[in-house]
Formats: sequence, C-alpha cells, structure tokens
Amino acid sequence: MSDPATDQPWVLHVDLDQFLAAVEVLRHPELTGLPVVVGGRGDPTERGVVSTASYEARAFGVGSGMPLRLAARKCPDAVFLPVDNDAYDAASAGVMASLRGLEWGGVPVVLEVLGWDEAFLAAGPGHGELGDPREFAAHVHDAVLAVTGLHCSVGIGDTKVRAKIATDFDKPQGISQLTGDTWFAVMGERPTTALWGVGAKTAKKLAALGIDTVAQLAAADVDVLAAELGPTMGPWYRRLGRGADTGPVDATPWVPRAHGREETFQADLLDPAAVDEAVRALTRRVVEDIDREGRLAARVGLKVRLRPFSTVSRSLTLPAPTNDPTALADAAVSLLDRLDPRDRERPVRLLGVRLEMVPPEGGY
DNA sequence: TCTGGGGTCCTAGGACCC
DNA sequence: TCTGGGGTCCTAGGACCC
Repeated sequence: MSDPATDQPWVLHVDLDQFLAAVEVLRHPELTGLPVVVGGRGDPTERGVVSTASYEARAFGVGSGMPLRLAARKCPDAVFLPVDNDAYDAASAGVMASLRGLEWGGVPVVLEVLGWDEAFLAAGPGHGELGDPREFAAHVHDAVLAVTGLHCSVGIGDTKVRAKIATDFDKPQGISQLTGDTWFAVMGERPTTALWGVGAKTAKKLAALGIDTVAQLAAADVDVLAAELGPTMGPWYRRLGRGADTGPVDATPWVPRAHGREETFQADLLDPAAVDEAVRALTRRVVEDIDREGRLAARVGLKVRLRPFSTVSRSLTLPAPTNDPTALADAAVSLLDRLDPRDRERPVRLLGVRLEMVPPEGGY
C-alpha cells in the first residue's frame, strides 16, 4: 500500500469534535454539558443557520445547516452563540501547531491542513519504524488535547479518502481504520453518498444509471460515467468508489484563488440605491481581504439572491488587474446592469462580491 | 422551517482565432 | 453555400465541502 515516491504508508485524518461548540465551551466552562448552538449572529429569531451544534443539542435533532429558527423550535433551551471567526482562527492555529510539532518514526510529520478543524497527517520523509498506527493516533488525540483542551477523532487509512471516511465511523474521540483490505467489506454496500465528494445530486444521477452502492460505482463502465458526469468527474467517481488515492499528504501552504464576501439581509432590499451601496460596501471588505495578502484582482463576480430564493451570478474579467477599491466597486455595480430587467425589480435577499486574484509569481 | 458564509473545481456553450 | 476542426478565453451555473 505504501507509495514509494512519498514513503507514506499511513494517512491519518484528524477531525476536531464539534469544533466551534467545543471552542465556546472551553472559554465558557459554565456551558459544559448544555446544548450549545453556534450560528449566525446568535439570535435564533434571525435569518441564519447552525454552523455547529454540541452533541447535547444534536440529541434534540439540531444539526449543521439547519435554520436557526428551526433549531430553536427543536431545542428551545439551547444556548445560541454567534459565530466568532477570530476565536476559531486562533483555536485552529493552536491545533495545527500541536499537530505540526509531532514526530512519527523519529522525524516531524507532514501536515496538510484542510480547514479550521481538519488535517491529514503522514510520516515525514526518511522516517524510521512507525509501529502500530492506532497507537500513534491515540498519541495524536492526547497531544492535541494536552495543548488545546480540545478532543478530536482520528481516521487511519492507506489513502486520504479512506482515512477521511474512517474518521466518521467513530465520533467523538474515536479511532477507526479503513484500508484497501477492508474497503469493500465495509463500504461496498453503502450508498454512494457515503463517499467524500458524492452529494445528493450526483447520487441521483448515478441512481439513474443503476448505480446505488459504492461497489456498483467501483465496477461501473468508465465510458458511461464520463459521458454522463463529465470527462474529469466521471472517471474520478469510479476511482472514489474504489477508495483510490487523491495524492500524498502535502504540506505545501494553501494559496487562496479568490476571496469573497456575501450577506443575507435580515430584511430584503427593495431600493436599487440601497443595493448599489451594499455592493460597494461588500467590495470594500473584499479589497481589504486581498490587500492583506498583497494580491491584485483579475476578475470580479457578483451574486444576487432574489426573493423568494433564486440565485443569479454575473462576472467579468477586468481590463487589467487592480486593487483599486473604486474601480472594483464600479465593476461590481456594473454587473447589476447585466441582470434581467425583471430581476432588477425583485427584492434582494442576498448580495455577494467575489474577487478572483492574479496567481502569484510561479503559479499555484 | 423558508433555506449562512467561506471557499474550490468542473462543465458547457459561445466567441474568436488560426 | 449547409460547410472542417482544433485551441483558448470568457461567462454562467452547478456541485460539493467545511
């Protein structure tokens, strides 16, 4: 199973348990054991959805993505807290630092960060004896807990896909293993949505082809998949059905391609002048984001969600890359003119502005 | 129960060029 | 007139993930 090119016989996937809720409980110990729901501005009468619910809240049927209003109905006694990105950034940095400091087989691990609360981890180049990966996984859990006070679950695999899927088998504070030897026994009869990257829409397309399970996907005709799902995605789904690799764990820091800001208004915007001004305000915020990285925008995108809930987008390539706030705001506002005239009269629920940046010297 | 915000990557059609 | 074919860029939208 080991890839000789990377010498990564094992891939670990580390996933913090109920991360946002856990960070809140950590700094508000009086919330320990209570149903905690983090989402929106923390007001369950507002428009917004649940980002993370504590396990106590999940017992009431509250889950990620659920409207806050519904969460409040299911669990009226829950503590609702606003999303506090700065706090989670800081907690995440602590977690990743604790992982980066680990050694396995006598050398520092390779760490690939996947977001606030997830990472892949593999033995570094030139490592020695690795021992039982379960023992190391337990060590990872304990090390993260000791440094940050946060619990995690760990999946062990021989590919990233397998490690990622294994993590979900045992949460919280679990350690699970999934390799090529056990893949079909464990995954074969599961629905295709059990795979990382197959959602409801793709599952439906696959079902129309008579493909309902992971094993059926793994055995599917690659030409049929390519014809129905695209030349890149079709073959990729078949590989996914086999748990095949997505490449080695790679510690190369992520360079963002784009930044965006969007806002769902508590009350739909009815006045065109208010829409213009909101687009300009969003653009100013995104410009701050790209300026923080010293990057220039090459394309501007505008997203508009109209009442009741239809979304349209428009985008343009700038004549020349820039970070000039006025030029970018003008470009974003100009995209409003490209909307269907009938849509321009409809109430606006959400606006979003996105800046695609010039790739850094040397590319990504 | 009216459905967030931050992203990534892929697809398909048309424009445009040779 | 009934008509090529490849390549690349631009744009809108879709799907997915955390």
